[in-house]
Amino acid sequence: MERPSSRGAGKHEPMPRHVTPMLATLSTMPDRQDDFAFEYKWDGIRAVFYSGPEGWRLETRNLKDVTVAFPELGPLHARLGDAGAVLDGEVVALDRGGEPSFSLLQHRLGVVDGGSAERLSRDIPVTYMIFDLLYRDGRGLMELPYEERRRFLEGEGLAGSRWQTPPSNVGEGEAMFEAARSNHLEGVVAKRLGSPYRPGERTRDWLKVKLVKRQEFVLGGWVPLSTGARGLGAILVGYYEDAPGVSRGRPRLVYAGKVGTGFNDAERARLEEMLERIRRQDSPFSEIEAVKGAFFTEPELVAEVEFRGWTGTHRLRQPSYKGLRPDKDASEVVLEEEA
DNA sequence: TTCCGACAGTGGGGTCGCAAT
DNA sequence: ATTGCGACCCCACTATCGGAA
Repeated sequence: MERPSSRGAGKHEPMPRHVTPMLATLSTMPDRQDDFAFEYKWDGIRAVFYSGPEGWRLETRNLKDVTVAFPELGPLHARLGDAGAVLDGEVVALDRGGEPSFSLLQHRLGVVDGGSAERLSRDIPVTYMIFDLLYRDGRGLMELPYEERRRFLEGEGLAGSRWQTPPSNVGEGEAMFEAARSNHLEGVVAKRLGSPYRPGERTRDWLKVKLVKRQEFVLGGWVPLSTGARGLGAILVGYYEDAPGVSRGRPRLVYAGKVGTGFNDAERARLEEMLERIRRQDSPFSEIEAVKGAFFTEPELVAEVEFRGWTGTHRLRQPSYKGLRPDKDASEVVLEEEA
């Protein structure tokens, strides 16, 4: 097995105590795909794994120690040995269908402040998806180009029941993206060949290309800015759905969540003015929503919204406003089919 | 001069624990 | 017992400002 330390008698560097992960810039698919290696983007928690003679540690993007929440990664320390290693990757929780589920993973984090890790680790299995090797056997690797770090990482042969080294393919962006779509992953990350690991930086050497959903929603109200200042902070949106049971012909407006980004100050003011004109007392949504501080409106306006999926409680995940759709009739806004 | 990248600040959805109600 | 809040996690986006081009 090839190890970084096998490259001659390098001087010994101490293992870094903390590494703030390198970040990716949101992008569309890069034009020159041959300049990049493509990996899957995992919907989980970014985590750096430190392994040394004293034991192991797992830290989040903000250097928070989450070791106690993921006891099943202990054997990875044994697997790496005492020589010292720093890995970068993503902790992912898999649902019953074997697909990554961020909402499941969220339950695990509560363990950090003192909870039952044992019960949770049985109920919600996680896998550490390892995609970079930053330090090994007394040698820092962050200055090395991507391909070399990747070669060393693959040389470690890290594939177990609780950790994996997912694939990296040079120049296969579109194929990877379509594979991500069919496997219900978040998208892909393009990593520029030849680029070093720049801790804490968000550059265009790493590009995340995400699968997005986009459709129209009916505006049914808004909430003001939370900062006390007057002004619209977010809009409440929903869609029409036939009422269950025999009482057909009377669609109900199903609440889908709030959208609080995507508009600039001018659009923010314009929306507030338009909504103020059609204000009404009661909620137009079928369920009584406990949205505190909300103003409600007649369900007349239609907005285009981009989002990344639905949460466990059927709310829009990561929604952003793309503009009004005056050409659309609010009463015709229904949930669109999954792609 | 203009443009771009980093940063702060706004917003979304969620979990948990704990203090205030 | 319930509610609200902060601290975490994932994030999208706008506004601003200083340095690079």
